[in-house]
Amino acid sequence: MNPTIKDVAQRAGVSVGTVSRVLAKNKTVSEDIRAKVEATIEAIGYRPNILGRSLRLNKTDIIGLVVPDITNPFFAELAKHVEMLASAEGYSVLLANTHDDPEAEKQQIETLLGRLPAGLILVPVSNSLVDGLISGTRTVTIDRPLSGHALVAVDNREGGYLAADHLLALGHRRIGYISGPNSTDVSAERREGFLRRLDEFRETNPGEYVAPQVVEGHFDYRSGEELGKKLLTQADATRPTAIATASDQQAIGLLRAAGDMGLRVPTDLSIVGFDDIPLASLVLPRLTTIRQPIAEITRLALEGVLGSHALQEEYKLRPVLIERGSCAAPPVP
Amino acid sequence: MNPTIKDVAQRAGVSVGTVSRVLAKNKTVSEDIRAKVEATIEAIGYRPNILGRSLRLNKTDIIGLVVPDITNPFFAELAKHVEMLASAEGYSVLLANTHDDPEAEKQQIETLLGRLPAGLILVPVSNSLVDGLISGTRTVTIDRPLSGHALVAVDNREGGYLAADHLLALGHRRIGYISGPNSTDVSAERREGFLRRLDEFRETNPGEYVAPQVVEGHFDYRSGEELGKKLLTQADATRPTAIATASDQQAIGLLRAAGDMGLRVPTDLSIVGFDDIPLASLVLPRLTTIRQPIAEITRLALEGVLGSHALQEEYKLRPVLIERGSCAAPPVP
DNA sequence: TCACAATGATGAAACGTTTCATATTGACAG
DNA sequence: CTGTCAATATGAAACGTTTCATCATTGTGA
Repeated sequence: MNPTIKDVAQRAGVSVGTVSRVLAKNKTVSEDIRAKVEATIEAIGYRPNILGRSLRLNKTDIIGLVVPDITNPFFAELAKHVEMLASAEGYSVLLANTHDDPEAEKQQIETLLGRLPAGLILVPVSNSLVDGLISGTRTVTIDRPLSGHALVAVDNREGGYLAADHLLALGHRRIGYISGPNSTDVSAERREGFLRRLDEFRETNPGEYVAPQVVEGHFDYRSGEELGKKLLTQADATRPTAIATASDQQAIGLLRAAGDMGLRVPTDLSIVGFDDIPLASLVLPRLTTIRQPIAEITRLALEGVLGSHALQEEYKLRPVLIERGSCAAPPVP
Repeated sequence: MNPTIKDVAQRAGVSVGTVSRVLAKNKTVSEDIRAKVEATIEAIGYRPNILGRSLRLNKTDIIGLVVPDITNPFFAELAKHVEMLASAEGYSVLLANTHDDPEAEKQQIETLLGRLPAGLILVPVSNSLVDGLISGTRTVTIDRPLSGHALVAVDNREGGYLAADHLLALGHRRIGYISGPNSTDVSAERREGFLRRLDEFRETNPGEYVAPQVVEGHFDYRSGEELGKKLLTQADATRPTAIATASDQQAIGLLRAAGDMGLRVPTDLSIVGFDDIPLASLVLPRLTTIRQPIAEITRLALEGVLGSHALQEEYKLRPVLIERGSCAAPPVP
């Protein structure tokens, strides 16, 4: 069995309270006793039992991280950042996947809560089932809002707006949009920003406007590929010359679809993604995309969970357009 | 404050011991008391405090998962599977990244161990620092061995062998190999299997043999791209017509490099990857690769950690060649 | 009717901490 | 020499469980 604080006390000839006090650096202990205790701790290799401490203090140094799917590169990146910052502060990260299933999400959050985490970082799937479930645990929400908790997110409208703006500036008029699930706010907001820029354009250029073609699916590769096919199998005259997507994964799926159909990117088709996952700069052509400031998101989230004062209600961080090789002027007809 | 077992006992008019016994399903309690207790539990919304239980039992229902980098799609996939199986059994997963840094690995394992996990699933980076660190915690190692602990891994030699075999069968003779870091066994084994098949070929076909070109780097995209460039910037007569890699990430980087240099895959260059990450079937062309049976790996690992009897020393699972679109016969000169 | 076994409930101890009220010590002022 | 005060150490309680030795209450057979 591991040595306990009692063993240390006994061996050092002091009381357990005293040992506890030398462990808590900032308490007042005489120098010689502190030295002696530290020596015995070293000698018998004592490591405080975290369970005892947690029970006594009624809190742990664990941070719960709930994401829809760790396999999604964006969430993997998020998890990595969270884990890095958390472990630098002496916290550990408990990981849970919801698989976009509200029922599973509820379940996961409940068991996480049962472990009395110091805080919760949550990318919510649904509001209905989780609403009111969390109380007394510092929680910040990423990407999607949950009433009663701070939200840290990229400004999705702005992101969509930037994508549309870029495409219009290049001269595209027939523009497609591959959206995420309509049920999610993230998705709705990105699309909304995108469409808003087009509306603005219509107002200033009444003659040129062509209605965007919007299709809806999931955020994953496969959806991008399928919806891409759908969008692209049209006569040259109506087929979009540019498509914006709600995620890089969709964009990469779309890239594939375009390739399958013999369309060259960016010559025949311009594509702009969303997120800027690591892979975005490694596909062929490199993907022009809307970058989420993920380090900043993580920093804020952890501050909200661990920091001394609560976060403000909502942070909307500015996305930035990363120009790479997947966009060009539309082909001349 | 949350209700405790004491509150339940008091409200139900029984002792805490009794409540505890109804909580432990398999204990003997009279029917009426069980009903009454369960009713009050329901009524006041009691949820057992896991810390109290863990302290008493001196063990938790947490599984530690230590990977080099959760951002690597293979490990993300692994994490997802681990989390799924673990949570089905009522366990939670504590995630730690080592960033391929032995020092960080040691640190991470130590703090994880301090949390008294029920088990540890570990993809080790180094042996030296971690050796002997873990005792008394059920541990299984994935991918790379660690003395004293069970290992579950794909048969890397077999994998390398399969790749070489496939390429040879297609008629390739000038074959390149992009290896992972020489310091890792995984990498060494894959390369070894690959080279072994070539050696065999040389023995049976003495005239035809051309020495393979092997380069070494990391398992990531970037390395694949850089090493790919290095391998491909040669006169047509010596440039490999096929390259096998030690990871799909490398293969995808290589795909990019080839594209940048105007080489078409598979017409001008055949590529075979390793792992079969989700993305492998979504790049253009779809990647022919050596699949790791990741579900099986996870299943075994969890069995080793949670199961009733220890795992045997070492499991080497069979990889399988997944033929897709990145390989073809070599171009006729 | 009585002894005894079987069944089921109880109370207390224990897990390893932290903290708080109390005790001890020494120095110093009066 | 006594009383006070500061500084520091002690002991015990408390956190929420589980378990084990007891104890109480039945039912059974003679």
